[in-house]
Amino acid sequence: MTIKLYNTMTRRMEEFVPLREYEVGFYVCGPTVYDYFHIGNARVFIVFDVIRRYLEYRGYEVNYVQNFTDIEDKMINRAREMGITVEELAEKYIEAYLEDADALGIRRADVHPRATEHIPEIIKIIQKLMEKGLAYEVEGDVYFDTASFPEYGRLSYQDTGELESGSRVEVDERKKNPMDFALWKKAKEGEPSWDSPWGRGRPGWHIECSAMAMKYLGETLDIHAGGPDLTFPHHENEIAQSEGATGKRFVRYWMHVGYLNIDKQKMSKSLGNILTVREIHKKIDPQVVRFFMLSAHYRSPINFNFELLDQAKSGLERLNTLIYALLDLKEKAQEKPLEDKDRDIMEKVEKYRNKFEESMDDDFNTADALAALFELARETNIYLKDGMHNLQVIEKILNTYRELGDILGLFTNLEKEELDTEIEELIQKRQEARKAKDFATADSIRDQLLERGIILEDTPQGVRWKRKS
RNA sequence: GGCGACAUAGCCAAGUGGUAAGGCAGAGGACUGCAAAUCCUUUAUUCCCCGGUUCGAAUCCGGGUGUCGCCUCCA
Repeated sequence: MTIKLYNTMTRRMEEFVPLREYEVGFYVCGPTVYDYFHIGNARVFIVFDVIRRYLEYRGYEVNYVQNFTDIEDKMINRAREMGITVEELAEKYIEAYLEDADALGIRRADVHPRATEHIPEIIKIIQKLMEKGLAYEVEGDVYFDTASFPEYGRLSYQDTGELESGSRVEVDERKKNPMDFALWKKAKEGEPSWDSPWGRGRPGWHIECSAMAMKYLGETLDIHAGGPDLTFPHHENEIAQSEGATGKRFVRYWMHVGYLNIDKQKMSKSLGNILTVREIHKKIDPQVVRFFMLSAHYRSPINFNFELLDQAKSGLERLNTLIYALLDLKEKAQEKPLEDKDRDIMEKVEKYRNKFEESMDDDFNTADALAALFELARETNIYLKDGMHNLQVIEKILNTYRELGDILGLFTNLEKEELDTEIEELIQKRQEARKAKDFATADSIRDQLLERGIILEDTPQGVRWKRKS
């Protein structure tokens, strides 16, 4: 009954045991807010949103923190290009992030800290590193001294010696070691800057996450997560800074998502194939995007294109159709004693709920968990085939889909809605025409409704409608 | 050069020692006035290739091949 997850640090599956029994400190590296976020970011945010929800379902109190990087080279450059301040740029894209994330059903974090609001905390850590001799200053820049932190490279299994030879980066001669990274950067003309013991400047990228994570979650986090390319150097550097400063273990479990490629190609600026979720939402229901992301294991690399999204859409529709049917039948079902077939399906509901949980317990295998929902769908459809249904059963099935769907962030927007009276009348008219065997009229009304986005289904329990998606 | 991931049907994708989930698409059938939805049947004697271990391997080991990635402040 315990959750197992893959820890990047140990490269093993491990039982999840948080530091405090029922609480989980969970930090996810958030976006640098210099543009709309892309579909690869979306995968990361969706995956960890689901993991967060599952941990809550499992009874943990999750403290979920996701930062906004609002000061960084990319921010500065972009702001300059757009002719606005870095602050204005951040405001614009933080707002855009929240809109796009909301649309994808990504719940807001408990805290969304911003780097620029944590400068004192950042400086404090750097000071501590200086005191301990783990950092050094050169002309207003402060670097972390990787040579004095023997653990460096443990997360990414990199040998520092080998890294040097493979590095194609121009070596900054002022650094003691090519691997050393900036904790504090001296301000250049026209850049946002803050006062510090080393003069005016701004924080390096890595230090902000350490500062914010520890501020909100304490010196040891349970889970620290992010995109695949953050493992090195970002997370490696975070460990060095944090553990260097506190002398304590920084993170118990490191989690990283697999890559998302577009048409089997890496998404990159140079290829010009970066797809923002904002762009995708113009064509595709965000729920479909979500379903698509969850249909593969989070650590597998996945390929993205619109054809695959279409496949996902059809699959999701199958489940959605069932839920529409259940909502409709709930109104028609009766309160009555349970019969054998009722008990039978209720047992199956439990069986598939268990299967769902087992899959999720096993390193959050959402693809497998979805299979349980599909299998339950088939059983349910068989149950629904004939007769008048038992209200208790319909409610149990519906609640199960709601509850498990809520973990995945699916089926959340499916509600029984009232139709326009005009459409109601059309449906009524068609029913009369059918009764009178005037099928020409009936079919023409059906076509008419289809054009208005209403799909009709004639079932033994009467006519049912759903919206075309 | 160092580190790593992946390769399962037409497509997507679970499965890490016990005889191939699930979804999409296709075909046939049932239901229907016709549809839609749904159900049933069907689609991998086989999991990139070659060896090996084992009573038994998609799963473990060795060697290939292919694709992709990190080692650059790209999630």
